[in-house]
Amino acid sequence: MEKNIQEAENYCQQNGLNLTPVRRKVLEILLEKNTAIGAYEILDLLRESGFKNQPPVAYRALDFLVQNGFAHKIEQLNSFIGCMHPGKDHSPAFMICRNCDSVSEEEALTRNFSVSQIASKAGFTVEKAVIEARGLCQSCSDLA
Amino acid sequence: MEKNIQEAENYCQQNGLNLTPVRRKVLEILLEKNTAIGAYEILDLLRESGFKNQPPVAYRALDFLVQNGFAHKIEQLNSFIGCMHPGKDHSPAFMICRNCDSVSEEEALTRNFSVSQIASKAGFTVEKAVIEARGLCQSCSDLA
DNA sequence: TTCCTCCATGATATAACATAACATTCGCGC
DNA sequence: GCGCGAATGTTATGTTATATCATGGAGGAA
Ligand SMILES: [Zn+2]
Ligand SMILES: [Zn+2]
Ligand SMILES: [Zn+2]
Ligand SMILES: [Zn+2]
Repeated sequence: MEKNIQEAENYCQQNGLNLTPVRRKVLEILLEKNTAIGAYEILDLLRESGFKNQPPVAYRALDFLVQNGFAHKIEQLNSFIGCMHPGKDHSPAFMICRNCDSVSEEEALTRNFSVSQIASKAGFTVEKAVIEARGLCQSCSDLA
Repeated sequence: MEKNIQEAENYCQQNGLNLTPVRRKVLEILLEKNTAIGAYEILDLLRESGFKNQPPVAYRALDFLVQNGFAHKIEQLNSFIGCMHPGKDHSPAFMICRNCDSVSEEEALTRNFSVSQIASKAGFTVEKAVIEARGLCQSCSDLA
């Protein structure tokens, strides 16, 4: 965990990014759990640590972390989870347990994979899968 | 479209479900577009048609439709889209165009597939993919 | 009929999630 | 010192979703 933070520091230094105290703190918060955390819960934890606690504080830090590959948003939960693939344009698959709320990130290599494969490798039983791709449809591609 | 509604009526009748006026109207609204629609936009359209327009009106109807396979929620957009696989426990994959906002539903047979396969079959260029599975993790399965 | 239960809807309020907009601060190169 | 850009401070508001209790109406049992 402390090692992860250190890696994040290094990555930022090497890439002209600024892991400011509040951003670092949010990253620590996210890495401390294996469950997803909502922005307002993060805000509470920030306040406890003496940071300001207006919503933009959390959302700005989260934007930074998500942008730079230190965190992901879990759309189904409106929550966030730590990651450690900085800068990587990866397409992860998340396994969200309905019983213990744990969220595990599995790598979906090169966007070519099957959910069931990934899940079974992780020992996860899928009850419902959300797959949403963003991009360009046929006709919009043709126009370009 | 009118045919879809008719099928929905039939399915409901055969399964003891009640496609009430407001539920039917919401389904019509969803089926009229090939883009996802937010609950509050639906609410506006309901009001224009003389229905009540407090949030629970839309959310209740949407819950019914989603529960019974007449609609899906698009998590990335906090919006809803019509479907016509009533009762089917299917695992669809959605292709969301960032340019024209169209959303197309592709069938992901038996939860065993690859996003890139589905996308290319549909002529869709994937820029980002969200894959979130809900279910039971290894340890929670073991306890059961 | 009367009463009961279930389902759907009505109605009010509030919770939870997220962003807009503008002001301030601070470090850095000129 | 000055101008600039990045980050943060601050206030306000927008957007999405749910909790809760009240009302109504169809259908069955006694
Ligand atoms: Zn990741
Ligand atoms: Zn679990
Ligand atoms: Zn569907
Ligand atoms: Zn398009």
